[in-house]
Amino acid sequence: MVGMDTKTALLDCAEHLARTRGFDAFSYADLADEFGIRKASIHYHFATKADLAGALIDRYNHRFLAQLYAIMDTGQTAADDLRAYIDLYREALDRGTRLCLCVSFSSARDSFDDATLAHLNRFHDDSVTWLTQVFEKAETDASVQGPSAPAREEAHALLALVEGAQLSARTRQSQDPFDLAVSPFLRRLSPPNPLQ
Amino acid sequence: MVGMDTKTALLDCAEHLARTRGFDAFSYADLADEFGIRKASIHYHFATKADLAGALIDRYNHRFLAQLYAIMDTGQTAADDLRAYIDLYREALDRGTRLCLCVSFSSARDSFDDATLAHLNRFHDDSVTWLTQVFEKAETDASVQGPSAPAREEAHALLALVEGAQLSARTRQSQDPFDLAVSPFLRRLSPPNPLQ
DNA sequence: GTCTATAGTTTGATAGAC
DNA sequence: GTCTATCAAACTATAGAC
Repeated sequence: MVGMDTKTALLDCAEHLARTRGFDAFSYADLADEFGIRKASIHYHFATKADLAGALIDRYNHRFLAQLYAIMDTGQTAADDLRAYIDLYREALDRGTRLCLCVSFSSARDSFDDATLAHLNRFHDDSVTWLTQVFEKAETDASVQGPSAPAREEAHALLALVEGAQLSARTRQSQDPFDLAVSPFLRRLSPPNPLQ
Repeated sequence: MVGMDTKTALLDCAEHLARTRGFDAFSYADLADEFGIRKASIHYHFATKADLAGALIDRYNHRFLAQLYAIMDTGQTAADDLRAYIDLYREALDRGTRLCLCVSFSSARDSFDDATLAHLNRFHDDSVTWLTQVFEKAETDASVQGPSAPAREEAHALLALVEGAQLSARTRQSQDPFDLAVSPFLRRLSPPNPLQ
């Protein structure tokens, strides 16, 4: 693509570093080396590291929320939606080598200014809202078995489960802890329609 | 207590900083200020920051494992054990102001040397082992309801749940996300014996 | 928009007096 | 065991040439 601007490419590179090493664990010097540019040039695009943090999480919010509502539009049952949701976190984990940006930023929350923290909070709010809607759908289509708690509680529980599962898997540098951790929840889901 | 040595008191202070700010987010200068001592004096007790990290997680391992097996000796049912386990994480959260050291260290894993990472892995192994034993007990005393997965899967799931719930609550600086997230699991537990 | 050069802090760590 | 003094390295950020 012709118009792939430097700023966007820098964001991609910085996101990779934040998710593999952590936001505090890479410097402008690291980003400059990785990208093949000089430190000072990064400051042209993102005046401060706080600006970079804000741009990263803001872009992530929009991208992730779009994925969530794309799932909702495609999925047939609540179980389908939840399988796709868990798979987003599974893919983001990349065999235990990285975290999703949300878990990465949650871990490093003390480094951020208020604007970035507001973005992070909005991510959590939006996720809980989406999950609550899906669990409410589950109450009508009965595609999620098991002793059911209120949709809002189930939403918080699943969010905590996938984030904690990512943290465990990343610690062990392996996909296995993630798959083991989400397995009991997946057992509660009706199988996908084979005719679909 | 007369013999409360400086080294132990320093560990307490460093643990507090690691759990409220993160291990990378405090320096020897911060620790010196907080403790009321000079930077150089800390190096006398812990030559490098890596030594401090190792001492922190090692002490935490022993303390936490002792608490787990104390729970096992006291609890009547598997449900009692699991309630006490969740309460350990709930108390450690301190209304959203801090993480347990394990979640804090998992978040910052890239900063540690191999020895410290080995301690961190041992913590996870020991936790999963203990939880697996409790879920196996649940298969016989039937104090945990719901669609049950193999004990090892349930163990990984609950570990991920409490760690993820802590991360959410810490992000929001509130106890509520934790309580909401663990609520569906607590609903599966038989109530404690009121005659106990 | 990217560069060289550098300012000004802070970091973890050490030497040596007391 | 704690102190003062200092180190080299890394950090974020800025100034100014091209």
